[in-house]
Amino acid sequence: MSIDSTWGSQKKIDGSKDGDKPLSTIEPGITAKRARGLDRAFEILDFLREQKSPMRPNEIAVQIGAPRSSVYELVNLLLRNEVLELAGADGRVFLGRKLFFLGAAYEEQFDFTRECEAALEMIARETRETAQFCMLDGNKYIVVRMKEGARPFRISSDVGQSVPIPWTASGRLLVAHMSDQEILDFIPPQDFKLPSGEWLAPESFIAEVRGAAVKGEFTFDSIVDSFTHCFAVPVIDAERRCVATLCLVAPREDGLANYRHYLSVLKKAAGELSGKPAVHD
Amino acid sequence: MSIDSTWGSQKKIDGSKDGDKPLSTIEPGITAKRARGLDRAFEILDFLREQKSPMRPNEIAVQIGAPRSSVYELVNLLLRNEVLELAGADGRVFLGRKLFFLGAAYEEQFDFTRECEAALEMIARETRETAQFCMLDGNKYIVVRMKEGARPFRISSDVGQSVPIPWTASGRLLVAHMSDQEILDFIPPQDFKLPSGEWLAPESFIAEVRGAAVKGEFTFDSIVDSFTHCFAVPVIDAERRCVATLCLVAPREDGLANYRHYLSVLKKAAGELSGKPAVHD
DNA sequence: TCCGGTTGTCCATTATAATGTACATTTGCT
DNA sequence: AGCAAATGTACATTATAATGGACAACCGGA
Repeated sequence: MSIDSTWGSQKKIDGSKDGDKPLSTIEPGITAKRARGLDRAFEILDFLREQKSPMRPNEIAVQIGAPRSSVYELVNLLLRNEVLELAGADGRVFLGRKLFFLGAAYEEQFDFTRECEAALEMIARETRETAQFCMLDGNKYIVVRMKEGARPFRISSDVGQSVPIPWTASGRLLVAHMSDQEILDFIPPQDFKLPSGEWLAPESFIAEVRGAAVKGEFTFDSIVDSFTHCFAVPVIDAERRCVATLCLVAPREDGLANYRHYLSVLKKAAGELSGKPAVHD
Repeated sequence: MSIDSTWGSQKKIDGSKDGDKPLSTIEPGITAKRARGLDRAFEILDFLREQKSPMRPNEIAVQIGAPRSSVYELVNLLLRNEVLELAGADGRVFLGRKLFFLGAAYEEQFDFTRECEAALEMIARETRETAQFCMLDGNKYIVVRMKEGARPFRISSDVGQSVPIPWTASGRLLVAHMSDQEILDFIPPQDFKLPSGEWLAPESFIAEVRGAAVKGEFTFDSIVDSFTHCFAVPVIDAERRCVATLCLVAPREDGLANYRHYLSVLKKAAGELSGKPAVHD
């Protein structure tokens, strides 16, 4: 089987729009590399997702640091395919219908959604806290679904928002299948800088990852705010990899008071989900 | 303002995977055109959506009639971007997470979903029939959401399935903003061939389109099966264009017996949705 | 076992896509 | 109004992406 040799090697995710802007030249004498259309295209799409609002092609070009002419051409191509749509005034564009349809097809195939919703429902009912279903998007952490608890306070991250992996409890679980080196290559260095300004030592992070993998859980006082405690447990696929997490965000006193109960509820829900997120046929 | 001149002209949708396969040469002496990577990429994605199951790159190449080497390269690029994912055994690939996230972002921006769900709920409650929310996907008709009625019988089309526009009641409404010529250019000629094998005269179709636009409704005995009557009404956006339809699929006797009632329920729901499917900010 | 069909890999060739640049047009300020 | 900045368009250049093929590995029957 040749998958491992070639397919595997290509699976490496490049940090995309993090450090590899089209700098004219890194070393003098080396001509600047041309970006590939497809990569640029998805860079544009991701950028629009982050912005959450329609933008002009020119604006996009400037902000992602890509040549204007290239962006205009790509935007037109994407419009033709209904991957982008004219939205708002002034020729602003945003994500298009095609993406909605493709996303729906993905969801149907790996339909964790339904079960996921039920799991969050259950957790929220049993704990009255805010429950989330999280995954990796490239080298970031992302909240896929959320069920607000009885007293919803300001949550660190909204659904669909990309957040550095080290900032989150779930992050410890989501990279557990990687080797130390892979983890270091995978997470952009600047993501170890916490919102407080402090730097988290990568070794400490990795130690937490290993610990979390053994216990099948990770909890800590949130790094992002100063008043919540976060609980995360892994959702495991058929190949025993952590493909997602269920997590709970609770006020600190509350979280500590119900520590064992909350964890057991999470684990029960995760157990029901685990093994499911696989292909239908 | 330059939007109209250039952006407008580019908005034309090419019939994509319908008649423009990479034929080696149309006229002898004209070199075969190379397909653009981006177009091929979305051709692959659309193909996977239709198949609804993971496929091998080679298989994809053969079926969409694209060079193998090209497909392999694109598939690898898409895997790198998590637009495709390895799924199933043997290096089969399917739509990836990235698409799910992008689709979710689209949905959040134009969130007809919530209101749409409510509308379908209401229709299903009032009529006990199967209700659908439909749109155009390129030059095809597609069911976006569906709420099965009290006695769900075999529905013509599943959610997410592409169907020729002329086969559907909604199709009459969805192309109403186009000129006669635009309609003819837009709909692939072979789509006027009905499932029965008969051909629908394009002029008749256009006449029905115009009639439907005036009345703000279209109903007929289904072309796809022999026992249902279909009702469709337009959902109008801020620019007074039909961007979607609400429709009802009922057993024929039943549909005729409640004709006025069903239509009024549909129109009430569509009225509440109309104007909504616009950008948030 | 052998053999045809399928699948994945590799590479040279050349059509063309991504880019830089210059120009045109609009917008927002003063 | 008048100017600067922002935005859209057009085009030539060249790095490279899409392609066709040749090869190797694998599979499923006779």
